[in-house]
Amino acid sequence: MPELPEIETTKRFFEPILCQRQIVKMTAVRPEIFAYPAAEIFGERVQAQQIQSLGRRGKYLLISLADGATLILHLRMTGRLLYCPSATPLMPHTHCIFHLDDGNELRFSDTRRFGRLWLLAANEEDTFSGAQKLGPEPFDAVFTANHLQQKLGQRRATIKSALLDQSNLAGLGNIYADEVLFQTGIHPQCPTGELQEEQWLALATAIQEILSQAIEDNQSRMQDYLAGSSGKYNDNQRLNVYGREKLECKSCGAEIQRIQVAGRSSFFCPACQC
DNA sequence: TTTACTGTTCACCA
DNA sequence: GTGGTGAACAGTAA
Repeated sequence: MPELPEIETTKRFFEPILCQRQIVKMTAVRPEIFAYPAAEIFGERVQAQQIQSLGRRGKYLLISLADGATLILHLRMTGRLLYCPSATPLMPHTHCIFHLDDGNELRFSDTRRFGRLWLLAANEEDTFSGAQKLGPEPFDAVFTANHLQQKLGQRRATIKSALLDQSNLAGLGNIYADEVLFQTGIHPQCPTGELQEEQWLALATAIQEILSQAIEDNQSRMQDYLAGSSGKYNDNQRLNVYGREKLECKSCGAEIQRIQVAGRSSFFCPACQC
């Protein structure tokens, strides 16, 4: 569900709210979502810690604590955070509650329970969360068309699976991968080895454009979602191809098709993308 | 009742 | 080693 833009928006929304707040106590409603360390130790280590800053790496949200520890959160498919007064009734599927020193709570809820939390002590190497395997951030200086071409230009994998592989590039998921391929006119099943230099250039540009546009669009719509007043944040209106099977291509009018690539639904325009 | 699902990891096979 | 497929995780909704 959440890809890079949604995590970035979450980070920006919670940053001013959570910074300098102290975690008075943590309640682990469902211990199995704590990937490392176990829930009980996790709770002991975050207790009485002040939140220093928020960060993001790919689809991971990072919360830095005063003792140098980092709380890492991955929302996976259906995870969400909620900040609310402690008297607010619990949403269904609330698995973890951070009680804060301002009388509010930061709650993690996740219908499908795929989301995970990790806590790394200061200077502890992250061999747990998978974040160390991530490729460059799309907005990092090292992320360029040349980077993509060097890394993927000699491979046989389909471009769709390559874009979803977080070790090539961090943060792209199924929805925005389809949007990027639509904007660049590249078929999702095109082998990466067949792409021309100008296509790599177009891809790198489209990735940055589409992700930054999505972050901008999210700013307003996600406020309600994150504040708990809206159950959904998806707005498929702004998507050009994802989820539009059998509808007209917004560019040429042809019928959008849906196929499976890399085990995922992939939407594309057979006329615009080859 | 059945099927699909926006993330990730792993086993298995070509 | 590369890369595709399917399963698993668990719950909901169409």
